[in-house]
Amino acid sequence: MMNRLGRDFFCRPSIQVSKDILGKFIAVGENRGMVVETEAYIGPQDKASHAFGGKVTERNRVEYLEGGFVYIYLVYGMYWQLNITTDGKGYPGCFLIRALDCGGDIKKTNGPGKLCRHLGLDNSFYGEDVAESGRIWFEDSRNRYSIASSPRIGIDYAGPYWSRRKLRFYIKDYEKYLPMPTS
DNA sequence: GTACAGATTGAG
DNA sequence: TCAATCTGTACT
Repeated sequence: MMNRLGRDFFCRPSIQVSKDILGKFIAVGENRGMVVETEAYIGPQDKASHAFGGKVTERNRVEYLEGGFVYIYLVYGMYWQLNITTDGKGYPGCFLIRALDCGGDIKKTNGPGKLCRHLGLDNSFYGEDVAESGRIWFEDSRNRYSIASSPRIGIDYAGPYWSRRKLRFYIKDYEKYLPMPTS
């Protein structure tokens, strides 16, 4: 019996949502996966966020919607990155989904670009409402896991404070499958 | 208009 | 170590 996560779950601060979504499930069509790694992008003050300084572009405009909308974009010209908006309308918070456990080979879904490829996610999902959509949503779970945190990946350009802040969250049991900071 | 870096990945 | 290859930004 599925219990879909609704609007209220996502309309909270991104750090909170990034942690609470761990161990819960994403559904895309027939595919299911447990969320095991996320990163929070907390808002206009976050130098690593596309919305730093309140910037609005054609790409990031959906970030300013209330929580629960898909913000998906292309990096390096090749890989899609799946984010879900958080917070209230007008405040550009979101979280990035970096790894899933889909029950098969974890190596196929242990990166933000990989999991989008596995689930067939692309720009056609841009702006989709995960609280209402018939093709992408999240399901609740009572499972409880031990959560760990680290600096976010690939954002060294954000300066010492924002690149070091521990805004990446993951289920500790999956640590061995996930990239770890070099130092 | 040009140049270049980026929330990555897999091959060499 | 490096290239694939699209978007946004900072220039000319």
